[in-house]
Amino acid sequence: MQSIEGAAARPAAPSGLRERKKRRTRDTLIRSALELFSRKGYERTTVDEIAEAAEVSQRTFFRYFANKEEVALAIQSAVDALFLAALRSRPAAEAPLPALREAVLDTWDGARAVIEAVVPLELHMRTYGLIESTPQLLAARLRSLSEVEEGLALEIARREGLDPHADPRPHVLVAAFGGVMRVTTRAWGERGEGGLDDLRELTVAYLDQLGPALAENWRT
Amino acid sequence: MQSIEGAAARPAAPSGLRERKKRRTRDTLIRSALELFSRKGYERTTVDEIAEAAEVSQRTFFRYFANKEEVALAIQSAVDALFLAALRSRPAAEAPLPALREAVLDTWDGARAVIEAVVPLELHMRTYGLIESTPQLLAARLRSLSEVEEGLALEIARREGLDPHADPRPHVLVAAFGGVMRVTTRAWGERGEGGLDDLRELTVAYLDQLGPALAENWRT
DNA sequence: AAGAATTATGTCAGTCCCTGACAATTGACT
DNA sequence: AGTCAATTGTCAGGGACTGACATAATTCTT
Repeated sequence: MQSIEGAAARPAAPSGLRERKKRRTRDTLIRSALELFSRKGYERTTVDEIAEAAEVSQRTFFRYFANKEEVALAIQSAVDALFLAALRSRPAAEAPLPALREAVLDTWDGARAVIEAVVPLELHMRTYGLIESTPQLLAARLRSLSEVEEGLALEIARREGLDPHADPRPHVLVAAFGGVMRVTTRAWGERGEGGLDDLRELTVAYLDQLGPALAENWRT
Repeated sequence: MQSIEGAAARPAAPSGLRERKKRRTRDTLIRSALELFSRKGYERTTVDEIAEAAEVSQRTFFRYFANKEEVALAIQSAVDALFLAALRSRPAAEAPLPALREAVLDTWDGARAVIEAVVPLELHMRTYGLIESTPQLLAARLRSLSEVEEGLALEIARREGLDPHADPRPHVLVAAFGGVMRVTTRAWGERGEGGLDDLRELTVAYLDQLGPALAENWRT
């Protein structure tokens, strides 16, 4: 095994037997892990248990995932990749903020399929709360998001024909946008688990508050 | 030892010999740790080495810090506490965004003293790059920042007489603001280590880009 | 279709982070 | 001085991870 594709980039499938098997193992590991996490909590689940549930050795687990956090966040990372792809396919004429906004909404629409290819939707939904309530996972998730944001900033800069090193606006915009998205998903998670449709709605509502929140006077 | 005060809340000093000794031990651990991290890198430094450098047992180290990350971020947490305090002492009449803006600037001004009470300023400065280049530390730092942001949001809500659970603006504003601050300190760190004055300058510059970055049209 | 070359997996040993339990020491208080 | 409480050290152990090497499974070659 020279390189296992991150959850992020899943190539079109060169699909020999070998590749199919690896994918199956990987998906099984994710499913086993999420089920155990959901049942016993993240910290009280050991990697040995996950490996055993997926019928591989602990060593193999670590060949698929760099650490315990990575398996917990695997699906999230796949959705992140979707988001980045969505932004790349927004029309070039669109202004930066609208492009980001529409890209997230596109993502929520397309996420279902990506998720259900690996785990039951409901199991994935439960991981949002798990992440939020597990310090180590939240930390890993935030770091992962900061990488996504870097990618978004570069893409925005490219769209606008700017040098992201010279003009701070791409990074500033994406940082503000990313902050609002985090707050949105957190609020959504706290509202006791609505579906992807509710998330979509909240996203719109929160993004619409960005302008007003920056305004000088909040008493309107 | 019933409770060690987090770096955050450092009480006025009831100062018996016992308290003074604890403080000295804590500061020594921080200094030893940062020196080792700076010299050998975070991951290649073991807790045993830190403990030995500070002349305490490994077990004692873990009574002062919940984990290795915490000692690396101890000073940052102290500065965070300064920030929160700075916001609380902004005049009530000030609008939310200006209050946050002035609070950071006040913080950068007052930080020097807090830092130098524990470690040489230059040693602290080097930790910014360390955090940025150490995945585990960056993750922990981002998580820590998200807690700070929650505190800021609650304070903004209080100032404005709002229920933060009902009105999303406090959280949205703080998330956007926090995002920009992260980008700012990162850019500052990458510009090969200027001083606190440069950081202050960059803060102003980046915050001033927030409005323009959200604008529809970037071509002005 | 059989063997050679790759690649994936398992086993083992070891390091490091972190924790609970208990004993020993040290400062506080009368 | 003597008691009480808080701090520290020692020890044993669990769990995340890694490097090294052997084994087994695919793929490639002829």
